[in-house]
Amino acid sequence: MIHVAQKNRDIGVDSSRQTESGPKNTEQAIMEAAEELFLEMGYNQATTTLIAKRAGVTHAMLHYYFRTKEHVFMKVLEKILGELMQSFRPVMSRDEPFWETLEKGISTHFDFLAEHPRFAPFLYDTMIHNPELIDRMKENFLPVMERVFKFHVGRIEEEIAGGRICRIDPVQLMADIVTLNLSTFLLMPVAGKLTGVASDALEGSAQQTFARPHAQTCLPEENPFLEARKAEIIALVRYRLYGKL
Amino acid sequence: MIHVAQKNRDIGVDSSRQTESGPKNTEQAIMEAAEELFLEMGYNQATTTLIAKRAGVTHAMLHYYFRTKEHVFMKVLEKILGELMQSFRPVMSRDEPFWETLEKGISTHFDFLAEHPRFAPFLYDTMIHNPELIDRMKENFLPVMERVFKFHVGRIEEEIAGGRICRIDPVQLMADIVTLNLSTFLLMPVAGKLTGVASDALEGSAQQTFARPHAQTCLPEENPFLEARKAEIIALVRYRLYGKL
DNA sequence: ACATGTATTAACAATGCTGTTAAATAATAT
DNA sequence: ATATTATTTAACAGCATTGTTAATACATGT
Repeated sequence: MIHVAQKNRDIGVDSSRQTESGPKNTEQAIMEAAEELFLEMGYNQATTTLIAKRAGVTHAMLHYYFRTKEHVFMKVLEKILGELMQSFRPVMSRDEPFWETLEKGISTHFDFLAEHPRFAPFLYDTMIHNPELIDRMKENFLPVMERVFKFHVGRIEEEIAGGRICRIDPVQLMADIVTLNLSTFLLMPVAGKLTGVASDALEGSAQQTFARPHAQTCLPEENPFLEARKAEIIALVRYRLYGKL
Repeated sequence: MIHVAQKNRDIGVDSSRQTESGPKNTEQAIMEAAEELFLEMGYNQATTTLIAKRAGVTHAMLHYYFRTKEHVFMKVLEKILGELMQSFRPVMSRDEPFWETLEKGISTHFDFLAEHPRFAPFLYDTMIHNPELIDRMKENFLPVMERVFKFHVGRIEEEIAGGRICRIDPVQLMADIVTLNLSTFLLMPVAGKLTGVASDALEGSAQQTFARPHAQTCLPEENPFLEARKAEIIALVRYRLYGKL
C-alpha cells in the first residue's frame, strides 16, 4: 500500500491549498478515516490502529499528529456538531405563521438526520458509553440547540394562549417531534429485527446503522420510505394540534 | 472478601431449594452480577473480570461455570426475553373493541419498558454492536413479537375497511407506537443533554441509562413524568386515528 | 552541499481482556 | 478412613489496545 502522505509528498502536493475532496495530507486522511470509523462503530470500537489502517498510514502517525485518540475524536465531533448547528439557522424566523414554522422545523430536523444517517446512532452511542466526551463539547453547541428548542416552545405557548391550537404541554410536543425524527434513524433499522415485519417496509432505506457502514446520505425525496415516514410524523403532529375528536 | 459460594458452603446452604432473592450459590451470583452489568454497560464494556468481581467470585469461576463470556450472555438474554414475551400474552384478545385493545397494547408495551428501564438501551446497544448475539436468540422470541405485531396490523386494517378510523398505513402506525414508547426510555435521558430544557421535565424519572446503573424499576403510576408521557403517546395515536381536521 | 525541522517507520512498553491450567481445597459416597 | 468428584485459587498464555521512542527519510532554505 502506498501511504497517502508519502505519495503526496512525492508528487509535491501543497496540503494547504487543496480544494477537492479525498485524502490529501496525512493529517486530513486520518481525520476523514476517523470520522468514518467513529460514525460506523462508535468511540470504543474504532481503535486507533483501525483508523490509521483506513487512512493508509502507520499507526504511529495518528499519535504524532493528534496526541491521543481523544484528541482525534474531539476534532471529529467538533466538525459534525458544527454542521448540525448550521442546519438549524434558517428555522428561527418569527415572520412566518406558526404551523409553517413548526413544519419547517420538523422537516429540517428530519432532513439533517437523513443526510447524516449515522449521526443519531453515533451520538446516542457516545452519550451512553462516553458521556464525558459529549460533556466536554457542550459549551460549543448546547446553547444553539437550547435556543432552537425554546424558540419553538415559546411559539407553541403563544398559539395555545391564542386558542389556535389545542392545549398541550409544549415540552411533550417537542419530545414527540424529536423522538419521532431521531427514532426513524435510530430504531427503525433495528425494529425490523424485533417485529419481523417492518423490515420489508424498511428495505434498503433507513437500514444503515453501525452495522451497515458505507451509506453516506439518504434524502427523503429520493427514498419512498423516508418520504412516507416524514409525512407521517408531520401528520401526527398536525392531527395532535388541530384534530377534533 | 468472603466469596459467596464458599460462605454458603460453610453454613451448609442447599443451593437447589432457595426461595429468597440475593446471591445464593456461585453460579447464580454470577448470573445476577452478569445481568446487572450487561444491562448497565452492554456486552463489550461488561468484562468477565468485572462481572466476577461484582459477584464476589474469582474471575476463573466464571469460566468454570459458563465456558465463555458469550455463554453467560446468552443465559442472561434468554431470561430477559422470556419476561418480555410473557408480558405480551394478555394483549391478544379479539373479544374487545378495537380501541380498547390498541390502547391496552400501547400501555402494556410502555409498562414493560418502564419496569425494565435499561432494557431498551441494552437491546439497542446489543443490536448495534453485537448483532450476532441477537440473531442467535431470534428463533426463540421473534415469532412471538411477530405475532403480536401482525395481530395489531390486522385489526387496524379491519377498522380502516369498516371506515371506523382514518386511512393510514398500519405499519407506519405501529412504527409510531413502538418508537414513541421505546424512545421514552431510550432517548429521553439523552434528550435533556441536547436541548438543555427537557432535562428539568425528566428530572429523576427516565433519567436512568447505562450511565445511571442502579434504578431497577420506575412505574408510570408512581412517576408523574412517565404517566404524562404515556398519556401523551396514547393521545397522539387517538388523535391520529379519530381526529378530524 | 549542508543544516534544520518535519514526516515516517518499526519496534517496543504497559495495560487490560478472555480463556486455560495445574494444584489445592472441600464435599460426598463407600 | 479413603476414594472420588465438585469447587476454588493463583498464576499464566495470548492477544489487542493505547501510547512512546529512537532511528531514518524527506523537504526546504541557505
